[in-house]
Amino acid sequence: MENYKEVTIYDIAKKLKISPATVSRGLQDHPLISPKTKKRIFEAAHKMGYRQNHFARNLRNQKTDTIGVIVPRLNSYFMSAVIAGIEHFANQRGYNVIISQSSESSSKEAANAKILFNNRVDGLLVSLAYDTKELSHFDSFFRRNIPVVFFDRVMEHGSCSNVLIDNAKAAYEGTKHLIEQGCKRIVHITASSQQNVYLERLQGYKQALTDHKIKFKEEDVIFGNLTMEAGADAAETILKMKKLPDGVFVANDNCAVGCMLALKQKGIKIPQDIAFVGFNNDPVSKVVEPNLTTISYSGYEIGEVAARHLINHLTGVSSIDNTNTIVLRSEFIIRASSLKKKKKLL
Amino acid sequence: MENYKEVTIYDIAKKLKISPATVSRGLQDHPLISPKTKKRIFEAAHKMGYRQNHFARNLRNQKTDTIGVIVPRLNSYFMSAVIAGIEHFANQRGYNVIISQSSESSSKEAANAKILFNNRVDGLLVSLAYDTKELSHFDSFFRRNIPVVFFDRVMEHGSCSNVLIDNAKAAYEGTKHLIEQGCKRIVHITASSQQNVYLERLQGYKQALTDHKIKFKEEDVIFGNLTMEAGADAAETILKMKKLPDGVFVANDNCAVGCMLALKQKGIKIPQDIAFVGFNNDPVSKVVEPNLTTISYSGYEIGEVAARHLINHLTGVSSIDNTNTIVLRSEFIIRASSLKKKKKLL
DNA sequence: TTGTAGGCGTTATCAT
DNA sequence: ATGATAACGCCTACAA
Repeated sequence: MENYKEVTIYDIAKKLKISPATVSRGLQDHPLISPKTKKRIFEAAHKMGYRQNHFARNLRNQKTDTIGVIVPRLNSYFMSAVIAGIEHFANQRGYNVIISQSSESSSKEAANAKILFNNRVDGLLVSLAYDTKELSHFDSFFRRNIPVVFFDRVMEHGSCSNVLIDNAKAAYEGTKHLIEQGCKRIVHITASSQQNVYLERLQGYKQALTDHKIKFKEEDVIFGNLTMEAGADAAETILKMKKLPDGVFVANDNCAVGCMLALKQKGIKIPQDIAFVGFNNDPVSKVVEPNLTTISYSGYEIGEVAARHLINHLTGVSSIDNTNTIVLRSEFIIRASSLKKKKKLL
Repeated sequence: MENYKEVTIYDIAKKLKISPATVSRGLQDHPLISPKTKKRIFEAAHKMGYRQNHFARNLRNQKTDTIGVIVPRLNSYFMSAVIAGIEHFANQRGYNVIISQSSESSSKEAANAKILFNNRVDGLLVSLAYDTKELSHFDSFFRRNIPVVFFDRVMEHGSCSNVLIDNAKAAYEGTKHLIEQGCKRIVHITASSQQNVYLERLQGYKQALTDHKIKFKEEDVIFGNLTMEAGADAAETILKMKKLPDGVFVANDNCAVGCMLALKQKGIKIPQDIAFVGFNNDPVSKVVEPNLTTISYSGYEIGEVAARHLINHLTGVSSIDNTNTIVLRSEFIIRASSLKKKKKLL
């Protein structure tokens, strides 16, 4: 048992006194092989414990039926759902999935890309790290025409597709809601990052202010890394302001929660003194008190759509152009943290 | 550019007018190749855009330098940390990592195991799904002596190592703490699962009761799937009890939080009416009010230790027996949710 | 309907 | 110090 010898199609062939080619074809359910022979082959294969050698097969076929995934972090419900969505679609279409995390670091992202490249993935699904500013670490893919699809945290690139939501619109809606609740001065907390998601959320926030005759001020935007700790830091910044804002729109729920907790500890009343809107519909938004108003979008759907787009491209099924932006819908969820006007709290 | 041709060692050899064997050796930094030749080879390889073909290499070498990981879910801080720990150690030792999630389903776990097996991983790291009751889906690994290391959610098996914490002791400590705070009747909420982690936590809970002359009662254990929703369900169950308990020990933080929120909504005061202790030190434990007392253990460390153990085994470095249980330490973190006696709240 | 044979890119053994 | 060559296991064009 120590030296387990792998069974090959040659072994099966010998046993069955037929040629390896027939075995190979039989195993692939080739139409020209007689049903009887096929049956014998399958039975022998099963009995002998045969397993296909992926390496030999991939070496021969020059493809792997595997897609690579790079995400910033694997620690959120959102990402878990994205990956479930990817796996679901990919597996159903006969593809394997290799997952890796960049830990929000552009260099780790590049390292992962290289590993996946060397593993000869047929295509790549990527959500970019905080500090990724350009896409040159994917050049090896572009050069070889290996399709790359970005999702959520995306970047424009001639030969790639993007799957995402309308962040500007969602942010606009969140900010507008705060204004409608009576907020006169709204602070925005976001990432010090050039990622589309943050730029667009900022832009939607600005637009909502402008459209409602509120002057946008640079100093009302607080930058950080959007962790809970960053939220607490932002609370410090807010408390030092000459005049306190009466609304805060945060680019993610975690950070919003961190900020809310820190402010509450200083005696600020939410939403009476300061109303909050977050982003992502993270489970924590239903734990914090008051519950956090937020923007919800389906990770599962993003994952599924991104995988479908990639695989359709791979198999030539797609009737869609190479370059493409797919915008999925998001949903605004109103909870108590933003309801200044007395209504029933949700 | 459409048909990018891969560069092989033959191409390099031809260009340099040397043999492919020399190129292969040069690329591997073989000691017998002259430094000058090596330099020429490396330069040519770089210039020509050579990349090693893993398939050919693996086919030839019969190993992949890759380890597979199967976890129940990728949505917790804990698992993200575990994976970071695994990747850190593995990459440093020249191994790649393939990650997959079972979504708490034993059959998905089996499917993933099969995929990883077919990908010829050199070893496997597994944290078991809720409903996994036996290990026959890893038989193909056992049969071929491919090492499997279980972590956190483990199961005894003759040829595997386990990396985990002392769950019984941690649960004992949590329960004892509640008793010391004056709790006379403590409910335990846990998973309806045969996993060691839950059995041992239950056992630690029982032992603490017994040691403090509190009679254990079957009906004080509530089973569920440990989600937030399950916590809310458990709250229902608790509220229906003839006499309310004054303490609850929950096998994970998420579920504890769900339970706390539901009870609070019904007017129960925490910790005055019912004190809470959770498990895992999930970030949410610091969001819920009052903050949740919990047991903390390092996912990063578990990942690192598990990976080290596996890879040492793989490379023959290990002086440790085949079968082995590695117990890491955990830490009890006291927060307001369990402090019935007046002290400063943490 | 089945068989023969060459090649996918590497590495290791043996020879030089 | 370097070269020739066989082998890893599979697939497929071509032959029968």
